Amino acid sequence: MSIGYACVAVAVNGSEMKSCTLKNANEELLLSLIKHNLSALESVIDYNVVNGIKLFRISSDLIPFGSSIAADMPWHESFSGEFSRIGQKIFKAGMRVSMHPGQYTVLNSINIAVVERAIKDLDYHAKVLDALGLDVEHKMVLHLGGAYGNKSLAIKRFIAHYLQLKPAVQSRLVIENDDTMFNINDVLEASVIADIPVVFDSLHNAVNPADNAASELDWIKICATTWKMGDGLQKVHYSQQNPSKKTGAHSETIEFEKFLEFYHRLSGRDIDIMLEVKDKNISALKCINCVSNQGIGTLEREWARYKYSILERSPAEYERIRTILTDKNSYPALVMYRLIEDAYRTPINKGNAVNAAQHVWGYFKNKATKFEKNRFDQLMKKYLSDDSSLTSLKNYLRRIARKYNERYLLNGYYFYL
DNA sequence: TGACGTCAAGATCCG
DNA sequence: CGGATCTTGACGTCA
Repeated sequence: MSIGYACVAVAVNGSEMKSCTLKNANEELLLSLIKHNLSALESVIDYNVVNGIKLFRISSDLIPFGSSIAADMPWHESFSGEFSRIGQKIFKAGMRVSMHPGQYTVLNSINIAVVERAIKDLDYHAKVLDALGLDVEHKMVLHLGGAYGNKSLAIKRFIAHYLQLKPAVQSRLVIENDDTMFNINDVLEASVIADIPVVFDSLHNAVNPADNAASELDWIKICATTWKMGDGLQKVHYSQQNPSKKTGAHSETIEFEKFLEFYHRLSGRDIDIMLEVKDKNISALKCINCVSNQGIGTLEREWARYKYSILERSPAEYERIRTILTDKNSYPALVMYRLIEDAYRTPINKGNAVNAAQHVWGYFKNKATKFEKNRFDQLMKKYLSDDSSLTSLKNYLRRIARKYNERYLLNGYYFYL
């Protein structure tokens, strides 16, 4: 059982992908972007290894225009060294990666040109996983596509087009229920005919349930039968509804108590759980730390990343977390995350924000130049008199943290949450 | 024709 | 000039 996150790592240095617009794209620029993105991917993989995260979705942005203008470029050979080094790190760590072409990759379209592009896109995604030298347990997740007014015909067309895919693509492809069209029962229908493993998505199922109402666990049990030898562990997607956004929108963070209810309902089934959530790796670590004892040291390291972000919201909870972590023989993960989640529900007030910013400034007090000191004082004054935002103040602190390479701050969540 | 989702690039505004 | 804050891009379907 592994818990993981998708595509982007929050507060991980050097992990940002780069891209360009189609009109600016040329071979030279694309090659430099790919080089950068592979280095960004490696940073994320390194971060995952260090932090014990064993499930990760690689962003489709790795190769900009990978299924169109870069499709025929020899990036696979040009960067074979980088690919195999990263692939080795993934393999050695026992990490499982995946890719997920988005909602615009429509294999069952009634438009042949769209289908051809979808096939090229799937080729591209498989080529990345192949280049990393990873076996077919490292999957690509796809939705069935559009309904075009007739779902059962749409499913038939999906299967017909699936059968045209290369074996190397077919063997990696798994299918997922979506939030508007194809519910889990529809996806299983396609799965049974074409023998494709099914990823059960919990939020999509809640938002777009099948007619024959089965429980979440029932669907997960049925989906389990679609994962065959060589496919690796069954995978599910788990996310929570963002209460202030429209139906199906992912939450900012995973509320661990709701997650634990879901997790315990699985009653020990060996399933990989991909979280889909805005705060990405932060929620993944939270869930990992809550389902089993990772040692007090892991909680301390995580607390070190949270602390100024919590201080900014609630000095009271900041103190309480410090206190509960003093007992080195305990593992107070649930209490700590309860307090953290409570703090994030507290709106930021000016007094606390200023207090936290001053704590952060403390790292530079003695090394900052006169000019930097003045600038900080000026931004602080302006924030206090409502002439400038907290974001400006924090962005400035981040710039200074980068200049002096203050790793402790740069690896923390203060600048990001 | 716009909304949907995503996230960085690109454009524009401001001091 | 540099930073902050919008707007656009690239994809396909559906109302």
